[in-house]
Amino acid sequence: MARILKMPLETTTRVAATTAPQDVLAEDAATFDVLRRMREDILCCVLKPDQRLRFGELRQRYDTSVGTLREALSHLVSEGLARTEAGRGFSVAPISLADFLDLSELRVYLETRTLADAIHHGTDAWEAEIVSAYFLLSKLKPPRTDDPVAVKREWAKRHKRFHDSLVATCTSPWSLHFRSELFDQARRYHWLTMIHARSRRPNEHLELRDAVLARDVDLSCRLIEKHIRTTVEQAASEVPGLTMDAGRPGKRRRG
Amino acid sequence: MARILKMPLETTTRVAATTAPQDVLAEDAATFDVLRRMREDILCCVLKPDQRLRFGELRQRYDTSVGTLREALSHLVSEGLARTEAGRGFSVAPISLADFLDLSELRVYLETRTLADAIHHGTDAWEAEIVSAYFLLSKLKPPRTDDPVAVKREWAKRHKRFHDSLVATCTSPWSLHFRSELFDQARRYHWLTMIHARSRRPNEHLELRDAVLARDVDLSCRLIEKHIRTTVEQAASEVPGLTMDAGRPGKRRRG
DNA sequence: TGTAAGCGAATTTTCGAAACTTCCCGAACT
DNA sequence: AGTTCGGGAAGTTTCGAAAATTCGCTTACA
Repeated sequence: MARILKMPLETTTRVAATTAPQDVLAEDAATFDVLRRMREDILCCVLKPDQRLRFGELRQRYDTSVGTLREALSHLVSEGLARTEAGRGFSVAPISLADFLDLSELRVYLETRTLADAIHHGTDAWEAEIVSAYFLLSKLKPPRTDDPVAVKREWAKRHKRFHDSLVATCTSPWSLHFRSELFDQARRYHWLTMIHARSRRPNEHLELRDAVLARDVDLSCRLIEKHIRTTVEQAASEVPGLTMDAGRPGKRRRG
Repeated sequence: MARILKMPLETTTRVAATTAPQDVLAEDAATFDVLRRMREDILCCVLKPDQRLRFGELRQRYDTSVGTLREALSHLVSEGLARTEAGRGFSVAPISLADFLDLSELRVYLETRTLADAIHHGTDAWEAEIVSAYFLLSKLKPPRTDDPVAVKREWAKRHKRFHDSLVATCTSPWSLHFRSELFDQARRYHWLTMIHARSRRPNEHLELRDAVLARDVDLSCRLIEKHIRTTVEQAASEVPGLTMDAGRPGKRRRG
């Protein structure tokens, strides 16, 4: 059996976060709340790629001031979920197959790296959280095209929690930070895939869970790699309009 | 330790740089200027690690409003150069040896990955820029402790330009993005090392330049890896007070 | 008919002040 | 002596409006 390190319970979920980069703006009440809601709206394509983000509409939608919006938008820009051009305001970051391929390649490295390290430093509490997160995920079937949005959102939430639980004991704050950013980026494409999904996939999460709990580093890494690559292939073949170019109609010409 | 997985870089097909993540907030005039100046001040430890960033002082120093400052600070937080706690405002991100070790490990991967890809896609213009950047760097000797700050800053600027030129033709926008963020993080530690440097190092940049221009991927990667690790070792042994913990001295009273 | 300039509306950017929270210090009480 | 409570100051967060800029439409002209 795998060797279980005895650690104080306190260090279960929070991993040696000594000098970790700060993923989140801090629970700054209003700003943080707006940021979270906007991020979710971009990830779930309520705010569509390349869509212009005017302050007038945003102010109405999120019921807040321009200053607060500006701060949240500024944060989204550094996460790569929004863009800004001097004098032209903000817009949702574009998507493209090239982008998805690129970020997925990096994801393969970061997910395997963090997962291997997490398995190495796994604890009982870590295993328990994985079991719990998988249980919650498995209670919902992967959503289909005609499922209501609320169901899709809940599934996406549990899906994220499961994957986060796998790497929770990784000891590299920077790896976790970048992994998290890329995972969120990928969520946009996952959402599109979910919307248009025709094919069904076998339960890769169960395999992954068992491999991780068995502390099989090689198998776990191979599974997560395959998991990522399969998703890319599925998106490439089943999401209409996901082309190699940025999908941005260069210059608007009249007519 | 931490063996580098040799990945098929070719799989990153021709990625048009169209969908690159936006490193920069955009040349938003005021905000961007303040952001750049603050970042430089943090990198060069004018604003010291863990230092509290009060709006009163900042407003005076950068001659701008709270709103603008807030936006710049918010951006620095997502870059990992600042922190914020609800209701307690902002502060400069702490430093520690653990942090430097962690980010350097990731840097080794990202620098080698981007460098290998850049060499594969190198052009004449790319080579020319490397030659030019190296020339400018070599005109200044690595600064010593007693050199004026302006000299140190200029050297740091040229040093960054040289390293940026090496990877300029890399086709992976996300890899470049994260490489850039980590390079800036490392600059804080480089600055500290420069301040306290006792030992001198051989001219690693010349070796690196020649290996890259010779399109020798393996040698180039080995050299950049050694370059990074040597810097870490030098900082660990020569920078006083750079310990493994977060180095956060609980309470700080102004004096 | 095509091009360029000009004007008005819409939008973004910047700012200073009001509202709110936290922190510090002294006084009263156990 | 130590602890708790309260008042005041310092600092942060949020907001709406003023200033600056861009965009689209109309008009003038070759």
